[in-house]
Amino acid sequence: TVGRVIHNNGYVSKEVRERIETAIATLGYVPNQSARTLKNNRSGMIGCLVVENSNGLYYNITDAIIRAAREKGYACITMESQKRAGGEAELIQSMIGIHVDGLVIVSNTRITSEQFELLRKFETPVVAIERGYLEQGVDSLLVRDFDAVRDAVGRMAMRGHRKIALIAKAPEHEVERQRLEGYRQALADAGMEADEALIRLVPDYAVSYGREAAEELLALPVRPTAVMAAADTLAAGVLQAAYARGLRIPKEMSIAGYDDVLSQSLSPAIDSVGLVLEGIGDAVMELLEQRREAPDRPAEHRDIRTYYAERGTVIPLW
Amino acid sequence: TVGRVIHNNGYVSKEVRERIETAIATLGYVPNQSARTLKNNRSGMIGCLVVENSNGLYYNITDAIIRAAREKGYACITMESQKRAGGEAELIQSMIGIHVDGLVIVSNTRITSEQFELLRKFETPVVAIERGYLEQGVDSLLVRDFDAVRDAVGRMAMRGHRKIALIAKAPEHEVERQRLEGYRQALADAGMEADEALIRLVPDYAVSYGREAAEELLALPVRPTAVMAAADTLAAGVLQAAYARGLRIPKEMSIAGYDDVLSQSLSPAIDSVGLVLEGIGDAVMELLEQRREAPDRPAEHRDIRTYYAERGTVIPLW
DNA sequence: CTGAAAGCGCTAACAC
DNA sequence: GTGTTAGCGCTTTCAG
Repeated sequence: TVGRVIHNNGYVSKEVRERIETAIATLGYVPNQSARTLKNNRSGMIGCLVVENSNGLYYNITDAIIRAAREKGYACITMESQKRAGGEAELIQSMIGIHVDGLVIVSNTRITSEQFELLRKFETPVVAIERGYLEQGVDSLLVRDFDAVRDAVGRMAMRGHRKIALIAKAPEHEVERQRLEGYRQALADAGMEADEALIRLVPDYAVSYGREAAEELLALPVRPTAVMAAADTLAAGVLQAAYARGLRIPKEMSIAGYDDVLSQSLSPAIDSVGLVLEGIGDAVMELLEQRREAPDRPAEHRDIRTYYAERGTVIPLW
Repeated sequence: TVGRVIHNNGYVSKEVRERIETAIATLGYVPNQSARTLKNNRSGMIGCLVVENSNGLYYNITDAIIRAAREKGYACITMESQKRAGGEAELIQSMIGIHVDGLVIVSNTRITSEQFELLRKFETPVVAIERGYLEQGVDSLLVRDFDAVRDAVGRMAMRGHRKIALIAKAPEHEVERQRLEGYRQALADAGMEADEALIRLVPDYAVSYGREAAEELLALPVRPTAVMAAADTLAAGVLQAAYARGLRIPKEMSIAGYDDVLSQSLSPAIDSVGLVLEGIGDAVMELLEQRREAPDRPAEHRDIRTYYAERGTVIPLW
């Protein structure tokens, strides 16, 4: 009978219902989630697998997921995979043991097909963000990095820039390749040829790499008039190098960043490409839901849209 | 018998043990965590209650906790309390329902004594970070903001600065009060009196507030020679104002920030006070453990140490 | 050394 | 309308 009032179904007389409700309140009764999970095969938890941070962006994404999940009554359980170590297998096992109702894989984790196999076996819906596991038939939310960089660099070209440098992470995953190719494409669009001397590929997104790359660029006999940084952290390094040299931005050099996570805080605040985070939490929940209902439908891939935040650091050359 | 091999206790013949182990591997058996929790009253989960972000710092803290928890075999379940709404009650109920083995409260949430009551009833160990709930007898990890700001401002005074401005968030919680008082104390230490015109209290940690405050300071008939910003975001705003005016940092004005989360990325990279995050995850786990073993011991309060990152933006006045 | 069984708290189906 | 009960998967104790 108590069950009936808690679940609000079945007939319970008003009087008894009230008596039970006051009892619940005074005793401070809280239902035991584990018992529920055991019974229902639904834990009310969403797993979130992220790579050990580097970029503040991932936090914003996890945030969005946590919030959307909560809205739908789910709690979020976050695990971090060490960037170098691997060890994803263990985390996935934990997630399965916890019986998460959905697993969100944020960014470049290295999940093997065995692990996807296991997840499938336990009927755990999975959504990948930023990195698609296409061959695994995993639903995903992907960023059109290629288009975003192409557009950003295109804006520079449109403003008359011809010597446009790129500072980006050396391609390791698809993301980085896309950004690099977007840059090349933008140049091609403008009928220019890429000058390899203006392309600086760095090992990581550390600010210091951006600074070093910029120092090299600024030391060139003919300096670039614009720099596209494939991450705000790299752009921050460029600004440091420029500041040290007394080079005024944007008057003496245009610049744009990527991620829009640091760019408003820099001096000056710079143009940057950002992800439209609004709605991504909901999209994730929606995909998980769909996958639960129809485990065998073909994988769905949605775009995470980008925006270009204009802050006046890409100016016409003339 | 299967149980015995999984838990590695009791006697099992070699042959049977092997047979079971291969079965586990080939079948892809993963123990059901909910059933375990139900039986053992230990969920293997740590709850993490954070306030909806503003400051990248909290992420670093959650990170540290997630990592330390994992190391001890715990998973972390993160919930965000909306900054304005309240709604902590519901989150705490969820945490209790999940049967978390410990709850970490990061920063300024508004937990009421009723909720602490409930947590106590369910014997959930609690640790508060950054904000202490002293009256509730909750273990905590606290930052000595007073000392840290006093020290930072003291460094400015020691370098001959007399007109030292402060930009800080208007006191709402203890943290902000401490930072403000640390500033006043440092001036007193140096035998100076605070000039209220040099103290700018802003409503929030937004970069724009820092910028506006700095613009006011720079417009004063006699400009400050040094600015202490009670957050890196505010310092970022100061740098923007300075950059717009062509004021060179640190040559024409010294500056230091707080949190050391943005400061390395700014132009120039600035001095900043940071938290020693190393070991805080372990400290949290240790306090939770202790509290579980001895629920009635008096509350323990530990310090989170701070460091001063010197990057050359506080220079001698002469 | 190994099998059997009770019971954790909840839900849903079934009896009254 | 309301009480009763089986069983989710695991652990642990007790028999064999």
